[in-house]
Amino acid sequence: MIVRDLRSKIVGRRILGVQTDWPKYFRLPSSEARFRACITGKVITAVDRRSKNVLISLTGDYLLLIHQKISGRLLVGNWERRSDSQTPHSLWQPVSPPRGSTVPQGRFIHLLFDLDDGRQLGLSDLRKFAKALCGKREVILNRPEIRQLGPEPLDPQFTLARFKQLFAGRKGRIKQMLMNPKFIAGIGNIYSDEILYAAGIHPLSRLTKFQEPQLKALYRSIKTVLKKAVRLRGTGIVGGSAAARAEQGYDKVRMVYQRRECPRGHEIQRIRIGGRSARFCPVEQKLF
DNA sequence: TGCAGTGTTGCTTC
DNA sequence: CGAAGCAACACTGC
Repeated sequence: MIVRDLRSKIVGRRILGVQTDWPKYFRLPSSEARFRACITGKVITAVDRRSKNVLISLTGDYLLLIHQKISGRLLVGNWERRSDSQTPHSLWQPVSPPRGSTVPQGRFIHLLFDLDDGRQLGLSDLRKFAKALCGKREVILNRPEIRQLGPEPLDPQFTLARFKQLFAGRKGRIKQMLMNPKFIAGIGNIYSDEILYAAGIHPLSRLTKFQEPQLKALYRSIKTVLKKAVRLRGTGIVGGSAAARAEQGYDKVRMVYQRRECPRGHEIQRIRIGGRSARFCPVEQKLF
């Protein structure tokens, strides 16, 4: 769930309790009991985002950080313990809602926060890579995964001049740089492919070769692709059902990611860069 | 059927 | 220091 949706649903709510079937989520404090003690009874005062970290402000100057990683989705709804014993995906299943209302998505609920309005904040997370941290705001914000983050690409302060500065003295392939959160925050595999297609730049291009025209094209593409993605509420989860993906508008406008052909009919190529797969159009994306 | 592939980091090794 | 490789986990799709 997008942060702006989450904000409208959970700000002002008190957290009554925490349930999980995967205590490894709790990285700080690292024991389930201490995490529960840190969370319980506090009121949610704000929801923000830094890169892909969801930051939930709590009374008493505390912060709950949740990173959804690859397969996590934060949802608001109601879940109940499964009665069947055939241990499928998780211990919980969605409470069947009244006819006509929306079923909370997420078969893979592994973490639940009970809220004081009777609803729950649930983490659906097939691969269980997500993490949750609770602590004093200053402690959380000083952790390396937050402190070392690069600029937010949609921040108005992120100007072309600042973008150019990021290239100074750096080597490597552009695809890997775009996905490096210490370089720019919040660009993952899909959007890096889409940005590079929009800019007409080959993912293996070397940073040292970038001149003014490429820097400008890339900067503009970062802004336009990400703005469109936010407007269309993001992409669906990879591996999710087609129906679940269809609700995420960005799925309809992807140019290269998981497509056979680009919009001009050229066959998409796939290569591996730094352990990730990169999709691109070999005709329209030039190697620098 | 089996195995490559998967909105992401972060640790270890060289 | 940087880069590469891979682990965390479990399912989908070819």
